[in-house]
Amino acid sequence: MNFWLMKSEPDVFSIKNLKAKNKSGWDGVRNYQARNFMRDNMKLGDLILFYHSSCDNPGIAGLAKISRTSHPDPTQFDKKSNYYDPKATLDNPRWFMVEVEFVEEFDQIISLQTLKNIKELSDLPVVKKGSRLSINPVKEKEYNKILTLKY
DNA sequence: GCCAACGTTGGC
DNA sequence: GCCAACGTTGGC
Repeated sequence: MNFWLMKSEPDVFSIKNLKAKNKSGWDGVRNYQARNFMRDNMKLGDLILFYHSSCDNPGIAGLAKISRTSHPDPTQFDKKSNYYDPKATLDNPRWFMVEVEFVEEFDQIISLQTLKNIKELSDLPVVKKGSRLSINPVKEKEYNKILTLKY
């Protein structure tokens, strides 16, 4: 069992959107490091901290879990998609995604500022300046610490 | 809107 | 393989 933090802009896809759909493909990731985590390291049932980024109140908004492991991201083949990649082919896909399932929406977002104030979370990439990677592994200790911050 | 901190691209 | 230019992310 692994633990992850996945960022999403709530204007594009929020924890409420996931709650409404129950399950959703995590498409549109176009960064090799993040892709590799999805393709090589994510296992069925892994737990995800759902992080809201680029918004008024950035922070962890809830929990999800992996409900389907790596498969090609169909948006790379779709010319009408913002995520279209002309270098990707059906025979040799470049981008992969997982499917995530809703677990929980927190009553209140655990804000980035709150996370920054916890000494045990100082290694979390998201609290560091200039951290842009949208998918990050989280240690079990960190995950458990974060759950204690729920209201 | 600003800007620091990256990641990617492409000429050489 | 180097590196300048460019594009993107994301907090503020």
